[in-house]
Amino acid sequence: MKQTKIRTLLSSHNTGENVLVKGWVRTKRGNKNIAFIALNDGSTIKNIQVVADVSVFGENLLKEITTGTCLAVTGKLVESQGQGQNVEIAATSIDIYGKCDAETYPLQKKGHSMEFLREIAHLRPRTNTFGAVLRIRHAIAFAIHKYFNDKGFFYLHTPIITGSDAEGAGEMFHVTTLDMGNVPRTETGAVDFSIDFFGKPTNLTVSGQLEGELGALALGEIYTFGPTFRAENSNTPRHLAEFWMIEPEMAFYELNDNMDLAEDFVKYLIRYALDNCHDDLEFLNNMIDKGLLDRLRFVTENEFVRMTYTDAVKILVDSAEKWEYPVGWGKDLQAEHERYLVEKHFKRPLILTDYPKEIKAFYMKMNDDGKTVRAMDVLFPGIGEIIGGSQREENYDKLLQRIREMNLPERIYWWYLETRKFGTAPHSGFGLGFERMIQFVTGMSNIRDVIPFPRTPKNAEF
RNA sequence: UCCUCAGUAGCUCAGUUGGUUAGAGCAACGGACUGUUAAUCCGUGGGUCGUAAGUUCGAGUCUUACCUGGGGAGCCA
Repeated sequence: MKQTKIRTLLSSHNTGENVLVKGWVRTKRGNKNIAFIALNDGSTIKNIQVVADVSVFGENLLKEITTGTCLAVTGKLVESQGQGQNVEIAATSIDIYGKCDAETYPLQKKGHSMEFLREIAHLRPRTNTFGAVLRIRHAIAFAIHKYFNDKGFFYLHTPIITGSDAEGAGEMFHVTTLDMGNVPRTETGAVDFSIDFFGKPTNLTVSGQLEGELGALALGEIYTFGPTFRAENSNTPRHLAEFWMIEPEMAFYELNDNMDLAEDFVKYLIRYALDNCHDDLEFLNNMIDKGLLDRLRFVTENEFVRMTYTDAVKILVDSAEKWEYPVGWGKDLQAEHERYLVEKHFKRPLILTDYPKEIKAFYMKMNDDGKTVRAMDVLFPGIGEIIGGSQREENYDKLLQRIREMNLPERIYWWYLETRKFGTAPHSGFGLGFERMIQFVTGMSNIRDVIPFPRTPKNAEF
């Protein structure tokens, strides 16, 4: 007989049908005569109830069925006599694939702390919370590809290993095949990378943007969606050393087009989750974050506020708040400032634009004032900066001037500069932190709990 | 990396001004119960108090260093 997924069975009306399900035991209850086994196969957050007669299966077999045990159950799909579920399986045979020693199995019927579950990341996907998060993570990933594909964007695969530093900022992980116990040296004592695998120093990418621009200046509209690596010693609930990023890059888009796309994109993703992940979101709304569903609906139904950095600074200066960090034009906005604007002043997502050039990356397009650049940051409640983007500087001379002003290694950007020499075009793009998006959609407060196997300082166990 | 809080049973925690035999709830295990819903009820076992040093007659409790984790900050997505 062919296996049926529990998700399918729970919405089935074909009672009387013989079915086969396979999954893991969540709980077992019962008495001398009858056992109730809640079985979950990961297809949905809901379990199917398997009803087993002790007289048919014997106490010995049922004794072996404990929380975590993997089973194959055949039986008849019947209307449930009890409350809490419409259908259940009256078991006719039960095969145990894998027993699960109840004394040492770390997952119990009751809830666990997120901190404890991180220590057993190999088993935590079996919990309701992580099952829900991982299904939603999948759904959003799928929605990202669907959104861009439907709009005619092309998925561009930018390299993971790179010889350039995309923004001149941020520590990078080195990639090498040199013998770390016996590092070759040049005559001057420097590491001799000429005999390394690539013949030069290489790193794991911190962003696919620069290569993404090359794609946009040929294919029109592209996006990247891949892992990104930052060797920063960041210990916060919003940072990972390995995270996934989506970076659309569009020829002929100016900053307003870029903002329109960013807003439409994130609203699409949230709406997709609301439309396709109802059971999981409802669980998270009940167990993790009571305001989750209301917040998701609010974001999809309301326009994001758009305002310049300069106007935002005015609001902050005029407010009665006491700041730990001073506010003033030219200073970068601190977390407390962003939080005030998003959560107290506007109470909705906010897009800030036209930041001072000094606090932004070299590739952003200079405004006519010569002081600000065409940057945009999308700020979300609870998350902070979820998107950072800009219109790119398409003028060769201005771009070169910025590289020199910021003392960046001009030589390694030769191919990037050539795009401005050969048929340059106005273009824009942005980066969305995938895990931060999942945090917002799931209500999970720590980014380590929205990726299966988080990579953070001192943690690469699984 | 900085600030701050924490680390005691499988899990979540309590443990008094330092005091002699370390506590609870849940889980597990044994039993009871004719359909349960995180079942319920009765009972049982379970501890190198994060690691190392120090102070003291005596340290879970005080001191120092280190390790690990949470929260906040910085960096950013």
